Amino acid sequence: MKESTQNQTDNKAFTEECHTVLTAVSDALYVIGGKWKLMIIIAMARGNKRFTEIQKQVTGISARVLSSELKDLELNGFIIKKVENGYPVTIEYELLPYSQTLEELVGAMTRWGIQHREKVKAEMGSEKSNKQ
Amino acid sequence: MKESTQNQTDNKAFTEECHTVLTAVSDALYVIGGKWKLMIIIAMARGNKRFTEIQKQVTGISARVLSSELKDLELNGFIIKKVENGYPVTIEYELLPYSQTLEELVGAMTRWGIQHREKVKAEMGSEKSNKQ
DNA sequence: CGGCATCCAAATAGATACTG
DNA sequence: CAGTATCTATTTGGATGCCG
Repeated sequence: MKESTQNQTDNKAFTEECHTVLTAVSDALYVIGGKWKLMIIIAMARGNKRFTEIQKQVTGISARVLSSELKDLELNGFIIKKVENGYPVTIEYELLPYSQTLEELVGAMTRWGIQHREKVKAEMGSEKSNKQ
Repeated sequence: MKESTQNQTDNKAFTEECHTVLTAVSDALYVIGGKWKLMIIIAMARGNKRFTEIQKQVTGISARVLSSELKDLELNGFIIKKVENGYPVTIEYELLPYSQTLEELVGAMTRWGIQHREKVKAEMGSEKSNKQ
C-alpha cells in the first residue's frame, strides 16, 4: 500500500481511477444524497412504517418534504407504498430488499459520525477553555 | 439476524438505537453532506492539489462554490491551504490525516454507486425496449 | 391520518466581470 | 492562477389551509 518510485505510470492510472470513483460517488449522491433519504431509510429499518411515525423519528422534516422524499425512494426501488383498504384506509411504507444494499454505507456513515462527534468534543475541551 | 418472538423488548432498544444512528448520520451529513465535499476530497487524494486541478477533476463545480467548499473543508480539519511565496505565489491544498478517516465511507459509497449504476442499466435492458 | 396546493421566504448556484 | 464581488435565476423549504 505504499508507493513512491515510478510516479509517471501511477499518475495515469490514478487519473482514471479518480474518474471512476468520482463518477460512482456522484451516482450514489444523486440517488441517496440530501439531508433526508438515508435518514428515512434508517427510520424505516427500525420498524417505522407510517407517514407520521417516520416524520416523528426523522426530526425536523416537514410533511411536504417527507412526502416528496418517499416518492423519490419509491421511484428508485427502495420502498413501496402499501394501501390497505379498511375503515379507515391505512397506508404503510415498506422497505424493499434493495434498501439493504445500503447497509454497509449506512454503517460506515454511522461510525464516522460517531467518531467525528467525539473528535469535535475532544477539540472543544483542549482549546484552552475557549468557551463561546 | 432474525427475530420475531419478543417484540416489546426489541422495540424500545430499537427506538434508542434508531436515535443514535440517526444522530450520527445527521452529524456526518452536516459535515460531509452536499454534492461536492466528498468529491473534492477524492480528487485531492488522487494528487490534485491546485485550485484549477481540483476544479477540472470535479466536473461541474464553479470557482465560487469550490472556493467556499475548500474553506469549509479547512475549517473542519480535512485540508490545509499552503501558500508558497515565489514568482508567482503558488497555492496548494493538502489533505490532512483526518481526511483518511473517510476512507471506509468513501469506499462504501463508491461500491454502492457502481453496483447501483449496474442495477439501473440492467433494468433499462429488461424493460421491454422502453426507450425514451 | 396522509397527504397536495398555494404562497412566500431563504438558501443555493450560475454567469460575468474584475483583482493581485 | 486563484480567487472575490455582484447580480440574477433556480431550487428548496416552511407555513398554512384544504381534502378524502
